[in-house]
Amino acid sequence: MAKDLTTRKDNYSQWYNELVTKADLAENSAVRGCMVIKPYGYAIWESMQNALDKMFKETGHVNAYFPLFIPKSFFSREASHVEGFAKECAVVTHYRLKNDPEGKGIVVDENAKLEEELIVRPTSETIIWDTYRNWIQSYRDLPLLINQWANVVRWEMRTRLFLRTAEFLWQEGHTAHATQQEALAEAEQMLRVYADFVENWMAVPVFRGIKSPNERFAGAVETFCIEALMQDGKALQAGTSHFLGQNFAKAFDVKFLNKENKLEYVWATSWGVSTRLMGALIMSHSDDEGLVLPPKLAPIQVVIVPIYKNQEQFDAVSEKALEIKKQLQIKGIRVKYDDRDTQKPGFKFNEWEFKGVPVRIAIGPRDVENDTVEVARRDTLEKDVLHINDLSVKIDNLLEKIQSNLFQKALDFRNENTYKVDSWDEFQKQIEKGGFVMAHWDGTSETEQKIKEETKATIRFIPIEGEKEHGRCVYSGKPSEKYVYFARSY
RNA sequence: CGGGAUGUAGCGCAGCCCGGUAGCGCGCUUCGUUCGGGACGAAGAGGCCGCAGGUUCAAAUCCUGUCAUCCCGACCA
Repeated sequence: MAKDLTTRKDNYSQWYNELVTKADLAENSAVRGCMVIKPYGYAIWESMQNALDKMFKETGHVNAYFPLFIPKSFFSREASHVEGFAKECAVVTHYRLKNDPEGKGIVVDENAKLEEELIVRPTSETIIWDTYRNWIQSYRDLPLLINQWANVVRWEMRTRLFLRTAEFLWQEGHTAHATQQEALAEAEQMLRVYADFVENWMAVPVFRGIKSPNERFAGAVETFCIEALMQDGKALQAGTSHFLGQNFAKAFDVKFLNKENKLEYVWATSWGVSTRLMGALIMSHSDDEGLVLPPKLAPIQVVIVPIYKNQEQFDAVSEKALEIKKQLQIKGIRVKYDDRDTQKPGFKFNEWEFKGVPVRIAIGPRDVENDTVEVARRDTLEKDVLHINDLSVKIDNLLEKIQSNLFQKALDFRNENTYKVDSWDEFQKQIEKGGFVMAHWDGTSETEQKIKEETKATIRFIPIEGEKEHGRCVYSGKPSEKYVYFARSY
């Protein structure tokens, strides 16, 4: 087997290459850390969008769109918010270019300086709450349940493809409520929606929890999160849902008259997931043969590869293949018939494996004769010869099986890599091995900070429910009431 | 912004120490033979050696500067 490993730097970069390329326009730092999403990668994102969007709508949300540019002054209205984002904002200062008088190409026209600079949104709380002020007067205007699909820019010091790019695609939900209780319920509901999506569509198991104050969103009262474990033992924050209290309502003066005719500040939530989820997908399931996509999100669920030596055989095989394709499509399965005559079957097998297509059907002259097909599954790489009777039902079942197998595999991996420790010594050893480490924590930021400094591990989340278990902080020895989950993370 | 490494064909790299006008693998093009797991042979196409300056008869190679990328830190809903 002449497997070409020479064009492969490492697995991740090769897997990524099927989906994205790094933006390589950089003559300076302007496009640093941006990515070009290729059609196949974008198709996966669209699958995710569609599934999520449906879930948002089922929970009563609607979509809207707000501006990309945010006046600088908006940011300073909420103190902790500005502090959290100030260091990573792209700022628009001018609105016009001109020809360089010295003939050195195009330069910024200094006369076109903006009175007030515009910030390219790193997140939209400020501009949305500035808008909400005008939309909300009465309790009858509430709740306001809005989601936005958008791109945002965060000028990170260090970028990483998918996981931390300077520009990324995401959705951000921003809701306004009459009561604290209702807003909290909303934040918790959206966390459940995220967990549902990531587990049932992406086949990636997640823990649900709340963030420690250190890791909390800038401007939030409480941050709920889902955390996944990647195959290399690092944790990844896959989605967050924030209870914002009345912080933004106060900052943007959003009040409403309640039923008792009293003026009150509105309660808020925001929640988001991003193209980072594609990173989570890749890093959870992929293997040495390339990507492995869960059937529910795979742009192509089944690929049919014909095998033939001459035109006559091709015609016979094609007839069969197209028949099967039609059958599968009636079942609602996304099928591609790869009838390219420019590539050989072996090449196609490898190519589709690399792209992570869950099921491959190969049909050759032998199969035409026997009314059979060869069915290969991507997750286990097993091959089987099946009779074409009820093939669409068999394939449909197989897709479901692959979906649940991927989840189970990932869940087993996470369970095998989640440990409970009760001493500092154990903690340090276990963190080195990767995975989640459950330990008692005294609840102080100082301890969390020290643990981070000494082990690079952070508190990924504090479990929401779960019985109280009295113990002693693994670092300080002070009393603790709950195990919290530590890990090294992306 | 600190420490380290790198920048040569679409991709992955060698060449640099010791200066003499650029090479390998994959991919690409054509023809032939192949086609049930990345085919083989033959013939081809493709390079401001990141950018700018310096040293030299001569620079991918030496020197200076600069830009960018990657890794480790710092930073990071």
